[in-house]
Amino acid sequence: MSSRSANDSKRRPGGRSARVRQAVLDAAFAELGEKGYGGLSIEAVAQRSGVAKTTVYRRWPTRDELVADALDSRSDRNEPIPDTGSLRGDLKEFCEGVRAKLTSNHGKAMLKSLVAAVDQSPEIIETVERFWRERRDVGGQLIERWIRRGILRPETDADLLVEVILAPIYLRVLLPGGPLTGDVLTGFIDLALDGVLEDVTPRTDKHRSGERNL
Amino acid sequence: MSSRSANDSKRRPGGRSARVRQAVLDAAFAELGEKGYGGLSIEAVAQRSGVAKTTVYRRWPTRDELVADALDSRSDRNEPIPDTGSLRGDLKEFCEGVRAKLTSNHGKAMLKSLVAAVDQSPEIIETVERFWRERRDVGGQLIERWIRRGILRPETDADLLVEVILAPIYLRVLLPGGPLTGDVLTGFIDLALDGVLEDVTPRTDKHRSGERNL
Amino acid sequence: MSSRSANDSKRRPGGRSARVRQAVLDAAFAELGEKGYGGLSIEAVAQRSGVAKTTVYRRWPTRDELVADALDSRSDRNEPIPDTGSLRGDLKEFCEGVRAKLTSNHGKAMLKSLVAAVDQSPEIIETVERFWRERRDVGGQLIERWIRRGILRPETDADLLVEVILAPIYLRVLLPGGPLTGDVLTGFIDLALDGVLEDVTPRTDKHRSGERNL
Amino acid sequence: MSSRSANDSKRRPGGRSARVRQAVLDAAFAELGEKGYGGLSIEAVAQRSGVAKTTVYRRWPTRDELVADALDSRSDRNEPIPDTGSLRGDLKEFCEGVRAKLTSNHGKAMLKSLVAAVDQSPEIIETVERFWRERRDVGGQLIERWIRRGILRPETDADLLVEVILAPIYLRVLLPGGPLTGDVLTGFIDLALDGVLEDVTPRTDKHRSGERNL
DNA sequence: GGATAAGCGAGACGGTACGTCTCGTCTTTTG
DNA sequence: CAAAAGACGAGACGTACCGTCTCGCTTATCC
Repeated sequence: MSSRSANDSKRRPGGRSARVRQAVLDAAFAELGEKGYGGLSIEAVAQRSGVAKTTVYRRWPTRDELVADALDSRSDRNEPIPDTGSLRGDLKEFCEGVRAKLTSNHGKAMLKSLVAAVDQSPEIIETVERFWRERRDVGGQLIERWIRRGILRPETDADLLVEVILAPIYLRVLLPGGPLTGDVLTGFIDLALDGVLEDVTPRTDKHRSGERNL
Repeated sequence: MSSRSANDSKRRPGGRSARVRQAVLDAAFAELGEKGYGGLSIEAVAQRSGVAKTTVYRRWPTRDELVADALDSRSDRNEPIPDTGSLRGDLKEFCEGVRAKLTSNHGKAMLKSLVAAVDQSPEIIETVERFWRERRDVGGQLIERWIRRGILRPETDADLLVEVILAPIYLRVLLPGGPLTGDVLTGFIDLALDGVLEDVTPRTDKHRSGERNL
Repeated sequence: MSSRSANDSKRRPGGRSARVRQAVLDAAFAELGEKGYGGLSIEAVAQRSGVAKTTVYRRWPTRDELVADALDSRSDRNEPIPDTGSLRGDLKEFCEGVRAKLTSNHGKAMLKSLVAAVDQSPEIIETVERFWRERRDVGGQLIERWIRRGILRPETDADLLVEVILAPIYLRVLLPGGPLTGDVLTGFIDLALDGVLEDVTPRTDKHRSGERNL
Repeated sequence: MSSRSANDSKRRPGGRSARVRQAVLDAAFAELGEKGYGGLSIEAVAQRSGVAKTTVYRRWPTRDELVADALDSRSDRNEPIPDTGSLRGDLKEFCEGVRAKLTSNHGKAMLKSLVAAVDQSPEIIETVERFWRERRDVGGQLIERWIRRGILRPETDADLLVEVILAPIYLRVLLPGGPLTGDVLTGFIDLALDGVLEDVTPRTDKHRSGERNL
């Protein structure tokens, strides 16, 4: 994995290069967690990893590439898709997983790093997109399953649904917007599933609000 | 109001102090727009505003206070509440306004600044909360109106609804998540209003999913 | 003295600036003596003088300016003109003085520094020329005196004479050319004073060597 | 001869080793001419000669050895001894030759290299001495000839005379001391040949200055 | 209406980190 | 097995800002 890494398949998997590479990524990841993106200095990473500064620069010409690589080397792949037996239960578990990750020390640092670093380098953007795509894949499969079971309407836009449910969670991590209790998560889920309109209008009217001023 | 500013109501509104203050805030705001939060240097602000560096430090001991003050001095207050005659129209207009602000150069810089600066200083948190509260107030009043008109269910949580609709917009500004076209905004609104469940379950079952596995 | 120094007459003669300046020049001079021109690093000078590297750079933008200033701040001015009562005695004393200076640790380092640095910066050239001029002035006055006393021919070119006598001394310091004993110095002086031709030709023939193949 | 070179007579005169050796020396010599001793970097030499840096280091452990070898490989041997028919003419031609060499790009770089490198390694000292010895040999033979012809006094110290005449030339190359025109050279020669004393004292008094205060 | 205290400009200072350069060593691959 | 290729540790380079400080000068307020 980490298929974009600077010097993959260098010479030998266990050679000096590989050891150096791992030491630097570990140090960078740790520094990210402690100081955040803005506080990460190449100098500190080099020192922490016991590697010469020039070596860091040789492999990762910019800070962003290092950050992207460090985050990437730690990203969970193959996350399991919740299967609790109920739609709300699955979504709740999905959200809980996201919350757990994001509110951790590293998760928060990572998210903030991405925000700070985005639109600075394509590497970071790539990382963000992969990061985002993974969530959407898990959520998407989950939703597909409930569409097939007839609980969700067939025309449901899975990506949109995932986005609407997850966005408030992400945002509350990024900006001080109140705690992320289980109830709050349930609130997001219910709102997305049920909507808030008075239940008097046939679905077919949805986009023609007509005289009822929807 | 800027009620927190270091030396408000110093001597005279048109005195040297006031002029200096304004020049610095203008410069800081401009720099924020051009370089973003991470790229804002006190040195540059001082030079751009034609003010001695020491003067900046005297009034704004930390960079965050300066940023908060600069953002604050430009924030729109008294935003009008949309009134188009339809709920979806009002929400669309509301979202369009938010989008317009956030996707502007300054808006984006400002949002990123806030994210970067949060949990560093109480001043910033205060600014974020005021910033957020204003949106919620406008959205809240808008929603209250449509509850009173019987279009939205009385128990609707206005803050929650606003959060669910706006969060994806904010997030797409912060992370590279696709364009913010009018259709996308409509998608967010519709999902929040209508939900995505097959319309077969009475509302009262909402929290007891029962055998239908909602 | 040191009339070209970066920031003369800064604020106060005993202020922090002056102290810093002196500390740096002392350190630079010492480093020059120990490591020579090529081995002098700004970093080392800064550390040795207990001054921040940036401060050194602020006052002496280039290494050469620092070197020139350091050498300059130590150069003896107002050297006494020997007066032993005899021409050869005066010249011997003059040469002994030059030798003593040049063969000292610092003298040698300084001379080599000048050679290495010359044709790199005008500052250094200026220093070399002042350095050289001082010698020529002393020697020149000495020689003038003996011209007036009728021992040296009136048309004697003082500068030329000084150059011919001193050059071998300088060169033996710069290149490994044998020891500089008192006898060697006397040899240079005698040769310059007496010449080596068979003493059969009238002076007036000097530049018309004629049939005698001079 | 280059008898000191690291790996002389390695494989075969035309083998890879020899080709590499020559390429490196050529490149080093060229770099010396262009950048001078101080500006010569092993890295540049390696690149210029199309050879791996490690190869250079293997054969010439220090920069000085490389420089010495490069200079040595180009030094003129078997310089002709001038024979113009007059002493002054011979010396003039001799001096012109020296001047021509030293004021050339390579000559100057070489001389400065020697000064800079001396007392760093025995190899360099050896080179300097050979370099110096060659001059003295040529000058010495020239002078011997004119002693035999009765123009110069028999007790003339040839080495001393050569040194006194050449030293100012060398020095003017090393330090900014004015141009080296033909007249200046003639001045050095005349002074050394004729001396500058009023011509009233018998040679035998030379070292007993007596009442006339020589 | 002239002292007087503040705010201000100017800029030196000790620091930290930057990203680059060259050094000389060491390891790994190639011919 | 030696040359080639190039990663590595080391450390100086010169720059940019940081936040602190001292110093005179200019204000505008208060006596």
